[in-house]
Amino acid sequence: MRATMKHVAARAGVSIKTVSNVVNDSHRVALQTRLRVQAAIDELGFVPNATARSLRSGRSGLVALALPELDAPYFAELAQHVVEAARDRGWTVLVDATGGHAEQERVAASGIRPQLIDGLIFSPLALRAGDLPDAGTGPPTVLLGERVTDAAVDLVTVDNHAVAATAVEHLAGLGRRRIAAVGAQTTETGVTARLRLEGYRQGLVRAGLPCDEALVVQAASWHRPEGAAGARALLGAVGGIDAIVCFNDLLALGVLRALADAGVRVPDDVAVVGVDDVEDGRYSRPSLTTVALDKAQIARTAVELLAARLAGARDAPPRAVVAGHRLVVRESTAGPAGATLSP
Amino acid sequence: MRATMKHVAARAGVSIKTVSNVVNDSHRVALQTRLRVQAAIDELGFVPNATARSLRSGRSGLVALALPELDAPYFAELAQHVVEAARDRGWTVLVDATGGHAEQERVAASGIRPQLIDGLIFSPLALRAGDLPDAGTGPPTVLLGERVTDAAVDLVTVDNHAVAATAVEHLAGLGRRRIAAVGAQTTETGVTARLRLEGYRQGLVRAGLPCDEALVVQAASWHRPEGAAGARALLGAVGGIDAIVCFNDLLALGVLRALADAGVRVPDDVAVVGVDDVEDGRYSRPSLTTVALDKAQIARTAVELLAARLAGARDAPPRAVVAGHRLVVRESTAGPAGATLSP
DNA sequence: CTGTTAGCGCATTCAA
DNA sequence: TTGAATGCGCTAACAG
Repeated sequence: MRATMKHVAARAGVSIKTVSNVVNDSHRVALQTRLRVQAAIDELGFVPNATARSLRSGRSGLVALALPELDAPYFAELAQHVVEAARDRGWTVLVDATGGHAEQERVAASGIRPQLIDGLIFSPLALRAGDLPDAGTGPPTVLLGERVTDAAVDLVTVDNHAVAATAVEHLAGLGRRRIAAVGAQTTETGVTARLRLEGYRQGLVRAGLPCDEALVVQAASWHRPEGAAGARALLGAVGGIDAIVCFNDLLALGVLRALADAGVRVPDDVAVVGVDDVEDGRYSRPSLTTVALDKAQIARTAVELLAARLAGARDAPPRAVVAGHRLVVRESTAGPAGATLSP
Repeated sequence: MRATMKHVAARAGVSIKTVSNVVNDSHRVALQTRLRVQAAIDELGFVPNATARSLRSGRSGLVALALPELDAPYFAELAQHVVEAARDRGWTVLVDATGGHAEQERVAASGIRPQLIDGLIFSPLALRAGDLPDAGTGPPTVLLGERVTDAAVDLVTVDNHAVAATAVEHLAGLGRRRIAAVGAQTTETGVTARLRLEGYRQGLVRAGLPCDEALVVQAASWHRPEGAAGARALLGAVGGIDAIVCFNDLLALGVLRALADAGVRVPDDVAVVGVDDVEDGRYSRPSLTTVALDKAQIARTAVELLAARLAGARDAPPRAVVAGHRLVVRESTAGPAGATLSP
């Protein structure tokens, strides 16, 4: 049987409240008493019960992180950053991998373990406006990605339009003329995909290049196999492309592999750019030029927004923060074949 | 203000107990009553408070997963599997990234959010025997990795000795004679590293090859940069190696990159094998031969062991399960340069 | 500075 | 089958 405050109080000959004060460092407790209580705590091996504390105080110190998947490098790195940022605030992270399925996302959004978590950091894939419960119902929520809802929730996003345009601009600047795109999505819910596609198109326009719809390849999900398939499709159906913009690094890594299998040289024949800057791309062959998203900033900001909302204004106007991005040039567009690593 | 059972009871004109019965499907409740209560629940949007339920029942439905890091592919994939296996049991996973630091691991081991989690799945890196609290103190625990403690906890492991020996055997079978190893660790706590090193040596002996200590390279941590550094060290200091066994895939991916940079052809000049079978290795160039660990089985088993312990015998004798491994041959040791993907 | 008294929301005794 | 009372372990008021 676990020791409770009652036991400690009895042992130390004080009241239960005094024990509480010692444990929580609240109020000033006389040194004498404090020492006696501390001794009792140590002897009994008392540890405060987080559940009871949570029930009483209304705070659990738990934040949920709902992501499509943990094993995609981008989300894995993001999760790592969130866990670290949360730890700095004394929070523990509860993770939910939704698989990007609308149903699971709905469950996540309406509050994992109701009333247990203090807040939710949520990166939806399939959810649309209206699918999120009203701000009043669930716990305070910070959305990662696009504003898929009109609910009054905080948001951390990146300028996906500019991200894709940056990639195109870079390629055009290198003299590439036939720039394909891999990762478009037809689904209504692929908001990020849509924005990156628009950015790609605008990049072409700005560079004075034509938009050839035949150069745009769909990818139902943004993983390596789809990237490889996309590259094969481009090689089979279209002639003479000299660059590919991939809507994330995983797609790009699949593209690199398929191009190599087909005997296409990168960057000599075709240049490739990704988005995200996951570690794999720094060690691939060739290493991958990418538009890096500031994952640490995204994570930190999400935690900060949540903290602010918990600290005070529950119904302050929602805030939206745009995290940074920057082009990282590596071998897949520019570097010499045997360049050293750019870590 | 959130609706509670009291509100629902008042609204439905029944007692709290009846509401509880309806919510938990316990006891038989008259259909009439059930419908009335259900209606009240829906109208008020009542959701049972997980914290209160947990305090009362002693069960939270939360299991903690403590890993060194979430952003290494092996752990990311493992975490994904654990989250899925836990979901199948109705559990939610709370993650802790310890960074492999002894202090943080000690915190994790002694129970994240004391009394809040029902169990712990723990993959220690730096912890040694005795660092784990007694079985009685913390929550039921399943250890992933080696038995670093004499505490009576369940264990899921792999035969690391055989894993490394398998890799060597494969290389020797291909006629490789000078087989190096990357990933040895001097630290007392690197139990996995020690076992794989022993397996490597035994593999050499069995193949009738000499053990040359100059061919063994240390790696403080098992990530790509250390792998690349290891390969450079081997190329610089030692001549004429024709194969490298890496103690995990991340090291191997670093090795592949460094070899390419040095103009060494894989597998023609040097063959490379890893351990884990993470997805990156299936798309690297060349694709990576590896000793695949059954991560899904590891995760599933861990969750099952925990479930068994929670279900009944808290002090049943601890069980140890050895998860499977198998050699997956790809281009880095055998395949032709332009082989198709082996997914 | 410390003790007493109430709950937090739920599930579980007991009665009825 | 349902209702009333009790307590899980803790903290927030208020007293003292």
